[in-house]
Amino acid sequence: MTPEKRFKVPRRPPAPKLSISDVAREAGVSPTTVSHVLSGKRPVNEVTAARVRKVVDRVGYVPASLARSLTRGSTSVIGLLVPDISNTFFAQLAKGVEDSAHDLGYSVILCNTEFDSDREDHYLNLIRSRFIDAMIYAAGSPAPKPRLDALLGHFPIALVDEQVDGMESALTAVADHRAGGRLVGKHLRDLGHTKALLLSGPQNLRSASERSAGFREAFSGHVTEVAADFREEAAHTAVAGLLGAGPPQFTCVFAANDLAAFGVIAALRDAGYAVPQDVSVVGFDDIRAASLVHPGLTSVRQPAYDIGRTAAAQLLEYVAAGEIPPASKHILPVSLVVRGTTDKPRL
Amino acid sequence: MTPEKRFKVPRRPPAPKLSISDVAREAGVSPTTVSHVLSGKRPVNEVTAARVRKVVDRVGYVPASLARSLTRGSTSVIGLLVPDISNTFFAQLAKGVEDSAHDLGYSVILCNTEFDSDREDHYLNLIRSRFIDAMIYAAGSPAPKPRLDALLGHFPIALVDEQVDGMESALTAVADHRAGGRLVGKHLRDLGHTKALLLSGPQNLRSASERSAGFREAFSGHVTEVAADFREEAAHTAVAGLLGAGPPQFTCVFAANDLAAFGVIAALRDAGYAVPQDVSVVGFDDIRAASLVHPGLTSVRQPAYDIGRTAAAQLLEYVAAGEIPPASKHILPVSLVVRGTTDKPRL
DNA sequence: TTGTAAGCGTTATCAG
DNA sequence: CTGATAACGCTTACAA
Repeated sequence: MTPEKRFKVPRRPPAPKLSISDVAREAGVSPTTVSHVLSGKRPVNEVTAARVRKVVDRVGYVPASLARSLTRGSTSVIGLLVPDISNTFFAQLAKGVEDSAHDLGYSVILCNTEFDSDREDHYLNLIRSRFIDAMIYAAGSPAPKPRLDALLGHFPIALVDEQVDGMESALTAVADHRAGGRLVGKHLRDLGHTKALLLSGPQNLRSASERSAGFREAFSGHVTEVAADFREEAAHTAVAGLLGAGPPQFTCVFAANDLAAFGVIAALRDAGYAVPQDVSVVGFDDIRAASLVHPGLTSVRQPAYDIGRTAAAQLLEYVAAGEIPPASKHILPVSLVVRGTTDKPRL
Repeated sequence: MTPEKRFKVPRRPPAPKLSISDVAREAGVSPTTVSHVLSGKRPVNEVTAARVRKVVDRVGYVPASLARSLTRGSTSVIGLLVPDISNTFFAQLAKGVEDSAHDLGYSVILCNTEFDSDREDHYLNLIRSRFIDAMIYAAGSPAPKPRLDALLGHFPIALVDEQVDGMESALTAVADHRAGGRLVGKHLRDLGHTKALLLSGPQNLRSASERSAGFREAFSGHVTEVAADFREEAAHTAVAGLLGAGPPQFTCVFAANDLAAFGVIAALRDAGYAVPQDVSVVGFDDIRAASLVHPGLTSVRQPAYDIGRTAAAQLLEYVAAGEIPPASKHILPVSLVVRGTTDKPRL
């Protein structure tokens, strides 16, 4: 819209850094009084207070949070450690954490580890350097974490998403994977299926084994179990192998997660089977693609945001009180989203 | 595997907080010497140094970064401000930022704004409180930001993803949206298409208007342009409307982004048209769903990770040197990912 | 109601 | 090669 480039506006010189004493001098009071006007921790004469506030506004004074933290002994910063922030699940979880933290006056340091233990150690050192007040830890695997374990009784930590062996005494927030498995089992059973393929995920992950267990609890028919991992290709390969051996011995598939489910669907399509007419397919996670494909993928929605939000809210409650959180386990509800990939078995 | 729950291991009492003077006393030297052994900023007798290091290791001393920051006047923390971290694009961008920052010894504070200006102000105050050394700012809209603008000459800021009106003098890293549009235009033209529907995104976004402009540059045929936004439903509605008015006046569609493209595909399917046989469809972003659907969605991949990584690397170079970054614009390359939704027009 | 002074844990300056 | 001392900017006894 502008016909020509505006001339470069000369910038004001960088505002000189102001300290509490500058404000005090300007207002004709002591730094103590300024501090108290700002914090409200002791009564100040209304007239004096007004004068101080006026100066504060005029010069645009903002207390240096570092100095404050140094005296208080805490920073109002928490760490959020995740294996991969670009993974939608962790990104949603991060949003939940950030929301809670922001509401309670905390900032969040993002610690992305890529499953690299050096990097993880680096971030755990933020604790030792007293730069953070608490840590939310998404392990990504149940492998014991000695470094973390050593902190457990001394430092506020919340475990999210995946439980860690030997750390049962931590504040924990996880999805109800078992209930999710049950929902799927019941849904398929109710549709009339009696022969299922259970494409289970990495069984060292408690989340994955819980899903499988829940499914078996609720699905009363015959279950063929094949282990795979969470990747599309692995699922594709596994199912292609089964189909190559002859007509399928199942009318429905519960895949370890949505990605695997997409691999299953592709394998079925490649082999000439229609979904859901010939085979019903269910995933887990309810990633966005589940609702974008046609037919939509029936899946179990994980409360990633709620996990983050709950964990942070719980954890910070204790932090604010100066306590180490006691053992507690928050199991958040999941829900089944029924879409087009599941239907009655063909007679 | 364990037959019964292990007995609760009694936790060691919380390690008493150690200061540099504790270490100094223990090692029989002055705090100054300990500081120098650790920083290497001045030569220390090798014997003394060894003794100090031994004490440091034994008691597990880690310097308090707050106190250090207070004297240095900088924190080695940067802010990353995004409208929505649960959006895959910003999550990938965040990963790039975190990677760069980590490599260069910085930590990242996650500032999620939800487009809320109070929240944005809150995070911009981290700057005023001298808690962060620099800021990476993903605006999400080109609306002028007075608060931000005032900082531009004084404080290291990088603008990413979307340019902001009036802030041309900032360090900027964006995707080459125009080239992306051109790639799409050329691809469809090369396939033989001569009548296109351009479903353009919010035209106040420079990214969206650049995509449209690039497309028009490269696609030589007739273009019908309809404005929509980035949501699936809006695209669905817009295309459904056009199709309801009679047979389509186009053989291909360039949607504002992948989400819109999915809306387009659904609308075409609902109206009985096949993709790509009757109409070719192209999106923008290359979200994961693009590769999961069948047929796969042809799309333009945005280098979200690289944008974050580049912006952070550039910005921190100046921060480390104690300088304000000069105006510079980094335009990162995009690429066309051809999948199943594009084909020759039917004769 | 207000102020003085000590202290938080470092690092930089200046002496020795 | 090493150490005392004064900052950094705030909070909080303790005093008045």
